[in-house]
Parts: sequence; structure tokens; C-alpha cells
Amino acid sequence: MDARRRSLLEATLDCVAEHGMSGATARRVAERAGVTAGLIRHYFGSKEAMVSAAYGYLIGQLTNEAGESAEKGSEAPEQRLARFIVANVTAPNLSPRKVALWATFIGRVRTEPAYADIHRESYREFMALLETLIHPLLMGLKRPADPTTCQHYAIALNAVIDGLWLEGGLGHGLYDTALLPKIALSAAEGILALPSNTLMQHAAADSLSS
Amino acid sequence: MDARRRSLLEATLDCVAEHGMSGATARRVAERAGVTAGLIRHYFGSKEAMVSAAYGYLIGQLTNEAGESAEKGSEAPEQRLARFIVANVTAPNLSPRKVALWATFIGRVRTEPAYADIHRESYREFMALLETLIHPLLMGLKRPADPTTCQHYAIALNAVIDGLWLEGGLGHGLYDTALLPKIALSAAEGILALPSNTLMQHAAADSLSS
DNA sequence: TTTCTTGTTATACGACAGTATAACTGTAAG
DNA sequence: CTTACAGTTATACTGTCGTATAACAAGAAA
Repeated sequence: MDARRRSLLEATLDCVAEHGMSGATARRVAERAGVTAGLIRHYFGSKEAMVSAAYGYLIGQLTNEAGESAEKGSEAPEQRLARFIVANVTAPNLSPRKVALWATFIGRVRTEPAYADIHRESYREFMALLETLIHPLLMGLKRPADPTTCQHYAIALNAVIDGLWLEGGLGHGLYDTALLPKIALSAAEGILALPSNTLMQHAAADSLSS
Repeated sequence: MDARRRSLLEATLDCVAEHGMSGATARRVAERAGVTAGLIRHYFGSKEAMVSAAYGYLIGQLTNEAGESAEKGSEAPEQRLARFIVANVTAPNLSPRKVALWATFIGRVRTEPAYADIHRESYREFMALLETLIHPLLMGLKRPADPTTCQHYAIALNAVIDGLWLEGGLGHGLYDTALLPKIALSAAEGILALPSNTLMQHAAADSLSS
């Protein structure tokens, strides 16, 4: 991808994070990227097209990071799920800036089709990944693993992951975000009705030092 | 509270929901409320003050609705918690408009103190309520109920409630939102390590048909 | 009746938005 | 050598923004 194009997208995200969506003006974004405003037209056609492209760019970062974390490690389903969950509630995915950006964009999903498309696609991808992590885990335990059961588990897991990611990123300072991996894994064990520590024991030690 | 003031706040929320925060211009809000733009200055001092007041107004609606649902019903801790959870994932709290509004405002919490104050206060209130629901429930089961344990449970429950509320409100149409109460109660039972149906049996029948 | 206050409109002003257009680079092809 | 084109700047135009200010209406206080 073009370097200039990416620098404009990153400048857009910076502006949105600092001043809200209306703060990402053509002139300000261009100045931050070290160019003049006319280039936006050249690369994106319009300012609005640039901002929605920046949304897609952000979501791509988030899902790539989480997806890659599930790949690493052994083939044990427990370990893969544990790594995926922990990756979603620790840096770099757990970042105040990213949470704020996500929320700002999400606010437009309901009324603007360009944003709705990006959101639906990324959500579908996230759920599909979650279901491919849950299914082998249930099978290994000789438990029912029909699509409906897996989907319901995935919905609940997705919710608790998103919720903790949000709370942690908003950083109200009412508790230490270092607690999040433990809380997330424990909640996931409960939701999936797994024996205690089934997931916890597979998480990297450095993420869970008491 | 003044009726004109409230009509301006509701017009503000309408504009934010439809066109984002930058769509809530002084002229458009005034037109929607059936007055002229000068009145904003009279009632709120500035447009920015009106918008942040609208955020507080929205959050008040959400927490009131959920809080009152926990009050109703018998004194059984299971029933109170079940009602509270269900209220958060069904109408009127589960509304695409409200979710979009919430997200739009949340995007500003990190950088604008006025929004941060409102958010922190409402979050603190939500958590405190959740802990007063969890504590008697654990006590009744003769389980450990120290503050740290209750807090961790509250964090996880808050996350799964928020996450399901968000998913349901965004309405990507990948599953029926009527499933949410069941999923939410089942997840809560798992997180709190309660026997199956401990919470489910206390929910109103009409919320859980099929 | 006169005066004061509150709610409200009408209007004017300066700032800044998005973008269209024309001109200026450099570099690769002919 | 020159031609053509992609990348880039400079600038001008029109619209809309937030808000300051002056005026108007109506009821309460004097």
C-alpha cells in the first residue's frame, strides 16, 4: 500500500482520536501528515471517503492482532482460546486511543451504510474465529457441539471480551487493568462451563502475575 | 425541569443520533425543537454545554430504567439480579438509537473532562448497584463474598451485560435479539458459578418464550 | 401606569469548512 | 529533446458554523 496513503489514514485517526470525528478536518489531517489539503482529493476523492477508509484501517489492525494471537502456541484448543482472549484485553489491542476511535466510528454504523458494511464484516469475522476456537474445545471434552450451541457460546464470549476491552480502554481508574486477563479467562471458563483453570493454566505467565 | 430545556436536549439527541456529534449544529437543533438558535445561548450558555448536558440526560435515562427494574419483584436476590440483567438487554434500554448515542458520546470521554466526569460517575453507580445485587446472593449460598470477590464478579457481569447490549443494539442482523435474555442469564450463571437455571427460572416468562 | 425581568426572535459578523481549479514539480516514455 | 502524466501545492469560492447583539412580547412588581 502507498506510504503517503497510509500516513494520511494515520493522521486521520490521530485527529479523530483527539477532537472527535468533526475534528478530522481536511486541513488539519493534511497538516498532520505533512502535506496540503488538496492531496486528500487526489488519494481518496473526498474527505468523507478518507474517514471511512480510516475506520476500515483501524478495524483491520484490531482483528489482525487478535487473529494472529490465536494462531501462535500449540494446537491445544484451550491454549489457542486462552491466547485469543488475553490478546483482546492486553496491549496493544487494549488501548484508550483505539477504544475511543472504535466508539466514535461505531456511533455512525446505524445511519451510514459505508460504516455499517465495515462493521458487519468485521463482526462476522470475529464471531467465525471464535466459533472455530470453541468447537474443537467442546469436541475434545465429548460435549455437544452443534452449531447453535457454539453460536450461543460465541455470542456470550464475544460480549464479555468486548465489554472488558471497553472498560479497560476507557480507563476510569477504578481498578487495575492488569486484572483483566484473569477476570476474562475466569469468566470464559464459567460461560463455557469448563473446570476451573482449564484456560488459566494455558496463559503466558507474564500476563497473569498476581 | 423546564419543558423547553428538555425539548432542546431531546432535539440534540435526535440530531446526534442521525448525523453524529458534528450534526448537532445550533441551527438544526433549534429548528427541530421549534425555536430559533439564540435560545441555546439563553438556556445553556453555549452549544457545547448543551451537547454535554444531553449526554448526562441520556445516561440518566439508561441507569434509571435499569435501576428501577432491579427494585421490582420479590426480595429474592436471584430474582432481582435476573430482572436487572434482562432489563439491560431488552427494550427500552436495548435500542439502536441509544447504543449509537452512547458510543458517539463515549468517544469523547478520553479527551474531554466534562464527558469523563459523567461517564465515571455513571459507571461507578452501575458497578455499585451490581455489587449490592451479587453480595446477598453469594451470602445466601454460603459462599465467600469478600469485597474483592464481589468486585471481580461485578466487573465480569458488567462486561457481558454491556457487550450484549452493544451487540444487540448495533443490530447486524446475524441473530435474533430475542435470544439475548437467555444468553445473558446463562452467561451470568456461568460467571457466578451458579447451578443451571438459578437465574433463568426467575425471569418473566414473556421475555423467554421458546 | 410604568418599570424590570424573562423568554424569544432577527440579524450580522468573523472563522473555517469542503472542494474545484490552475499551476508547478519531477520522472519515465517516445 | 520533448511530451505526458502522477504527485503536489497554492488559491479562490461558496456555504455554514457558533455566537454576539439589538429588538420585541408579555407578565410581575412597583
